[in-house]
Amino acid sequence: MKSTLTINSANSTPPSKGMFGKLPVAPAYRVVFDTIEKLVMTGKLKPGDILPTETELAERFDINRSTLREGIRLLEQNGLVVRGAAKRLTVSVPHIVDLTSRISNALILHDVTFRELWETYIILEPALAKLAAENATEEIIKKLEDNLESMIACGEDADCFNKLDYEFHDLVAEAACNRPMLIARQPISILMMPAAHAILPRLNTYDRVIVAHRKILDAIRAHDQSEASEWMHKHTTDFKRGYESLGFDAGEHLVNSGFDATAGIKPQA
Amino acid sequence: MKSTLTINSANSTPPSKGMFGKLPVAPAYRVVFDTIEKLVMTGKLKPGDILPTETELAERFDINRSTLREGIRLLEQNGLVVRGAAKRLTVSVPHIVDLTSRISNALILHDVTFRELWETYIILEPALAKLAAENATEEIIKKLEDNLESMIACGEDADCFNKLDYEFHDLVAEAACNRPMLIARQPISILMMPAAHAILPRLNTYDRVIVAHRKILDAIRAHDQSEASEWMHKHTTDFKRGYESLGFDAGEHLVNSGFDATAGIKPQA
DNA sequence: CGTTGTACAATTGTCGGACAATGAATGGCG
DNA sequence: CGCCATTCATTGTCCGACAATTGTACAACG
Repeated sequence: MKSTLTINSANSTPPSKGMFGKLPVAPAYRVVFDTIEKLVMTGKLKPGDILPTETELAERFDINRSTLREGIRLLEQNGLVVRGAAKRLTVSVPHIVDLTSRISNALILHDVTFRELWETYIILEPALAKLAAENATEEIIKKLEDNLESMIACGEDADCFNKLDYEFHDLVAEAACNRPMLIARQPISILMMPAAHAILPRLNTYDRVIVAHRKILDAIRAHDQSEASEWMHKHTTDFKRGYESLGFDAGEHLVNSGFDATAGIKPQA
Repeated sequence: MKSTLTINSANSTPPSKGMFGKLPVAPAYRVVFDTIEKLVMTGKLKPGDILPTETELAERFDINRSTLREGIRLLEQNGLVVRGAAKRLTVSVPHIVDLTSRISNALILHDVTFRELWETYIILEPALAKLAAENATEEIIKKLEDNLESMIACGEDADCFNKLDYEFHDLVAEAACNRPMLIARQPISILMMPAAHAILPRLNTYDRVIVAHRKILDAIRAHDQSEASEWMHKHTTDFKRGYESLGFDAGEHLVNSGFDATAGIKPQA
């Protein structure tokens, strides 16, 4: 009765050659994952719902607890379940930060080039600024103002400046109230951060950055979409010029560029 | 000797109260994941490398095979390892399709609105068309031409038409040679597919679509970036008008919209 | 020589049972 | 009523085991 799970019924004739593309013989732990994932995706399990205990789940699926656990790990890594305060498994929605850091990792492993990052960044940032001018709430405008003030205050402190610059652009993106674009932007932002850290201090662009940020903030506050977009465009191309003027090659792969591309990822270990 | 893993050395004095915010006592299987992930990310393990067998890995980490397996599942779900033909674990790079379907899932669970999808789509598509005009290879231009011909040939067959329309935009995106943008676009495209399927047949826009596709293709072939971008912009806004003219509300959440948003995801089960 | 078939070894997927540690619940005590 | 100890449930981990599958080595065959 310990038959290593028989999903597909009797295939006496083994498909010997290609053209028979690996028919789906799913291990039990994968079936567990697929099943519960489907339950979540179809809304039969809603975020916040508490799953039964491992022993009970294993009993219901009629598999061993060890096997079930392997399935749970898949769900966990997908962000579909988390261990709630009470250690019980709780249905959840994947947090964006998990997604974005994984996208970053994938891009690194795929040897993404700076050219690609730039092309994307220069599209997304003005678009997000435009949306921010349309959708920004008072609350986030306040945060942007605070950020600008802090940036002026931190003077020549490069670390402080970089951190606030990063935060400013993050806030603008958040202000846009568009999650697909937010998710698209975040990995780019993460991957370019080391570059920004290397470049900004070497250029005397502190003033230019602050002016640009102020213009962008003003435009957002005034709900002037095209102004916000244009200034963000100027701002990013400014940055790109600085990058190129220091002799970096945009065609280079991240891993070869001398920046530690893995430095920024995994903000929450 | 069966001490439930002691990552953090001797804490004889248990931090009884708050202010010591739960120091990271990671379960062993998570440590396995983190360790191997780091090895891959830092290049010490390269894609294609074959990992030792489970028993050997378990011995090296000095943990039980069951525990190790749970760690393996995390890696597997992350796309960092796959079971190669020989069943041995092989280091790999996460495939974009895995990423994009997870992003789609996440967006669905986050109740993304059509407004957000539209805003993003209308930004990305023209930008990708522009890049395609810059970077498209002869090979992919050929594919686009084939696609256009097929579309003309399939006449009033709505299913055929939709499929080819989807494929056309996919090809344009691929022609752009920009993976970050490709990854950003794919989930949007997947999530909007059901809408497209519902809308296109109800509008007599077959001709308009074909004209637009031809203009875009011509522009790409001629490396005319602004023309490609502009026609793609017209094309997408055209689609949006059709969408709105049928009385759909862009502010609606996907799950409430009547489209089966989960239909398109998981292309490879 | 290449192909086919077979026996053997290695490896994975699965199982059952077990226990320490940890947090939750409960009930007694001041 | 609030605080503390005990009980209990649950997870993380371990051990040992086995069927099924697959790789490999080698023999038989054309």
